[in-house]
Amino acid sequence: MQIATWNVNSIRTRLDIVTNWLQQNPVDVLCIQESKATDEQFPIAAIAACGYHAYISGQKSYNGVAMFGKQPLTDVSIGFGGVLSPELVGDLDEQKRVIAGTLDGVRIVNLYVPNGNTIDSDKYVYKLRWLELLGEYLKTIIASGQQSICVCGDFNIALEDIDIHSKTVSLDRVMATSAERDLLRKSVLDLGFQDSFRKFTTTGGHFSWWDYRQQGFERNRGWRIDHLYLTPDLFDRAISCSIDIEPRKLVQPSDHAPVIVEL
Amino acid sequence: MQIATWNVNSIRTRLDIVTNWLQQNPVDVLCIQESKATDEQFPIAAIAACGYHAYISGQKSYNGVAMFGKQPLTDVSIGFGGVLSPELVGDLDEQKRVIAGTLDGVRIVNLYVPNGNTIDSDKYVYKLRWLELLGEYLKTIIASGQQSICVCGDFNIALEDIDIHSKTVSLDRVMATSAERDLLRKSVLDLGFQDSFRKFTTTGGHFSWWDYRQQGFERNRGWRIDHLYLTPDLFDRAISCSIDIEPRKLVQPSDHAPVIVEL
DNA sequence: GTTCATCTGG
DNA sequence: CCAGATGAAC
Repeated sequence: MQIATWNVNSIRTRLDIVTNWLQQNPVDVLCIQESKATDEQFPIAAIAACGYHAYISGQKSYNGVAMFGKQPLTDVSIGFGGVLSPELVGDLDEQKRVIAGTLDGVRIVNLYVPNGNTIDSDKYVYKLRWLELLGEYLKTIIASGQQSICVCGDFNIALEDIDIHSKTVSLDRVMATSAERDLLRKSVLDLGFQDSFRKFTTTGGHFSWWDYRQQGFERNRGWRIDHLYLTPDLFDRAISCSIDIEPRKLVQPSDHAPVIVEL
Repeated sequence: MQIATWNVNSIRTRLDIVTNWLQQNPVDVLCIQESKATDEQFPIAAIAACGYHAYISGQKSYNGVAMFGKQPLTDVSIGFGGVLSPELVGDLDEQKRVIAGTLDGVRIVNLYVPNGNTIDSDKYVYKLRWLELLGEYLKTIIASGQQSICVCGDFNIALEDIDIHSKTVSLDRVMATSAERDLLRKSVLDLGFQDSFRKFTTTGGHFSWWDYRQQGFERNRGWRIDHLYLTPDLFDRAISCSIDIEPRKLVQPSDHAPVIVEL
């Protein structure tokens, strides 16, 4: 089974790139983030036309997540509220950042972790609160008896220093702060999840996002912030995990590249 | 000698369409309106690359006129102020709507007449004031001894009813009011200029502008508002005058088609 | 309907 | 640097 995650930065703008990629890379499930489309605007028909069932959670302009399955997904659940009580969720489902579905006994959780803007901003506080709740969300899924889980998406966090192009990048910059890394460890890794990419590649210099600005991609000034985390059974099963930088080379690309795990 | 006029509705957005057209239609002079670019933003290099000298008068966002010459133009003059005193011009050069240059003894005046919005608006008053001053401008050029003059551009006026797709179009709509038509006659035709298009075509159903909305072009709901007016000597010399609707059929076209006169 | 400026967000 | 929303202009 192949599962991919890709922040497409607008599904409408990137529709051709995404459908072409799916034709070349017929993964079983593609998890996308930043669809930037309401459910009405989402090009379901075009996704269906290339052989995928689409499950979407959109909002106007910002955020938005979706899952495309070659086979139907079951038990599709939207938001933290699909699992947690409204009291616990509070305002953290207002932005559409969470969708989950099951294929062949594998629970796939697709996340668009808040960016956080700058560490002195409200958005950074929101990101930390969101990551805290993510832990509760995943614990609840595990507690429900679900064994095989893939938690993937755009985490907007570089877990380790080698996931950043340069050691000179300030470590109190968003996506690199210890507060974010510690919360990612506490909310995901400490529950038993492992980073599938690191089963196969232990070196640095592998990135999934490059800033549009200052020719970040051409200069390979990237960050590895798109991850696929697996429960131990799936981590053992994993055959490969790789980043496909080809779509990042196209004209009008997303700033992110897709990451694919094969189980 | 071939002279063309074309409201391109943003030279930057239409750059490929315009340069392709120039390659197919190597007119001696192309007069454009609504360049919608400052002089800094104007793609002079791309125009030079297809063999044309560019003379520009731009402003930010709106209006803007330019002339492209296969040979250099001489005595290039910008605005009414190139000919009239500042006291006479007043505020009517704030918007960049006038540029002129000479080729082979022919004075070519390129105009972007104000649209006028609605007849109850300040913009309509501005349009009438502007047309009034245009008369003074042309009289001064004639008085200077210039004999052969081509006054062309987007006039935003349908001179006759047959220049509008439908007789049911209200004649108190901007571009069709008798106030505008009378001023156009007084400021241009009464000075001896003649509409070159009408030397060759006396029937209706020939248009140079179609509204983007309601599939105006597909339904041929057009207006002939882009004109080339000639002094008697040039009118006699004129061999042809035609509207090229081909570029209006392309994707992302200007809402105007080029009009070409051959002398 | 289309373009442009400005704004927000990344 | 890129994307979407909004508002103005045509």
